[in-house]
Amino acid sequence: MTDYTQPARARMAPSPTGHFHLGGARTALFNYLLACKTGGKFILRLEDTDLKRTVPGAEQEIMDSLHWLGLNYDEGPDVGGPYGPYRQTERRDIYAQHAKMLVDSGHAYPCFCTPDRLEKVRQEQQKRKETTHYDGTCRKLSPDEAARRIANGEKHIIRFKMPQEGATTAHDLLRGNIVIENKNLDDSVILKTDGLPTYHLAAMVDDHLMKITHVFRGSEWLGTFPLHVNILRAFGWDEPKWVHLSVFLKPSGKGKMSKRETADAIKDGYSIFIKDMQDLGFIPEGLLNWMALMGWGIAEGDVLTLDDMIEKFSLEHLNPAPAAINFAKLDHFNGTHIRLLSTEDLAARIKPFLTKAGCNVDDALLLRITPLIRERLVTLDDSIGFAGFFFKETVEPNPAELIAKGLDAKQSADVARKSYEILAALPNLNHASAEPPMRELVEKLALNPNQVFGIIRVAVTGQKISPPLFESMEIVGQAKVLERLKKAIETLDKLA
RNA sequence: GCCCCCAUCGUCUAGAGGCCCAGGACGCAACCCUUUCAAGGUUAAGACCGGAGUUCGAAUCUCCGUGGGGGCACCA
Repeated sequence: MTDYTQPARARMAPSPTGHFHLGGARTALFNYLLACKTGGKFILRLEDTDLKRTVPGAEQEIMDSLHWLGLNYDEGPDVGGPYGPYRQTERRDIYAQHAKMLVDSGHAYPCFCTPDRLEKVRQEQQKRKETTHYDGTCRKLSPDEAARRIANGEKHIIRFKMPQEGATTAHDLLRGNIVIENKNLDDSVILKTDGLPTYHLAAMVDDHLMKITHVFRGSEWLGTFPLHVNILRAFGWDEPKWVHLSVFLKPSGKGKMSKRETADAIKDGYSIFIKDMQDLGFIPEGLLNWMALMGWGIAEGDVLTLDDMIEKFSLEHLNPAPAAINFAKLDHFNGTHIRLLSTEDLAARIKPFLTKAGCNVDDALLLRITPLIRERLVTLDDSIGFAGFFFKETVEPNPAELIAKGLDAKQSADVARKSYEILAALPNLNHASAEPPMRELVEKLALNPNQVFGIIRVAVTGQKISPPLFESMEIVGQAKVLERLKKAIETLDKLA
């Protein structure tokens, strides 16, 4: 149905007003997938026309997150391109010029109403339980009078003149034709007192000038969709293909993520902000796979790399219904993609987390440890719990944990002592040399492996849960193993 | 209040009139493997929002309810 042979120009147009989040990332992903699939271009454009809401650093965070995710854009504020500038505040003359074109052609008009008056009008309409809308005062002004007031230096904005009769039909690739009675439409502001445009003007002008062929955006834009097509038509421009993506709901499925839920999520080790996800130890591959499948269905085989997604991507499989966020599924995809990484790659990604946790990481050592912990990791951050003890001189086991199930302190000390003798007698402690004699010991003492190995595990690693014991001991090294065992025996003796 | 969008297991979804007493994935439960924790393997439970149509036949089409979501700014 959709033609993927024509190179698409798809754009991601965020406003730098806060942290870059999941919804934005998924919008970027779908734009990126379409661009790649068609051999087209992916463009980043910063919609920074709201000076009051612009947050310092937000712009950089957007670009950093996009790069980190691997969603690299062909054109953008920092990389340039043939249709720049890609920052809307640097294009203000273009918008003023286009607003004037609309006024001249009778599709827009200057409005002198003050915010105070507009607020009063709104309140009265609410009181009468009417839909709030601009009352059209300045729409009725004659061009001459408007020109005179402007010449007088009166402050004004530009409003788009929406048709009042009939209906507007806008076409969305996922939802088909959307028909709205024009009487329900409002005369929106397109140019503000500060001379900057609102989204409605800026985005339409830029999409046209930048030759955008497909617009993927959140469904929160559906309300202003008819406005946008009317603006395009007023200019006499062709429309891009529109796709309004579903929104994400909080995990309960009730409403969008609020500040409250966002704060709760981070306590649980999750976030909706990409930067946080990175710090939490999620990897781009896992994150991308997870977000792609929220609102996009694949029949079977849902572990996907970015290349797989490009290959399988299709507009027909996008789902217009809102999707609840499911962090458990993110864990699954993240773990799965971690296991897909090469040892070298995974080690390199784990290193910063260990370093940050205070471990003095030796690369060669880390390379030996990585295969041991790989299948246990859900996030990179989990590596600290599994591998931290390898990088410590000494460990501090909880004395109670040194006592095996079914045994008392004295018996446990005895087991530890016998183990010590066996391990000390080995010319070279490694997995192959240590396991057979230790298994013999288990038999001889008529205990189960769990009991014996459990004591050694806690003594050597300092924790009840660890990577496989014999491999771990081999890496820790005979000297340290014996030293730690000796200390454990002393602890147990004191308890006995 | 008004406008718009949406509706399959708890969640994400496959399904485009007969291939469906509805398939996959996550989660959950059981079992296997096992030195812990994982990973892996096998099995189980679990859904077409309701009602009218259309049709020989509907999860799939139409209408009406209901439910959910989004929007109604000199924000995007």
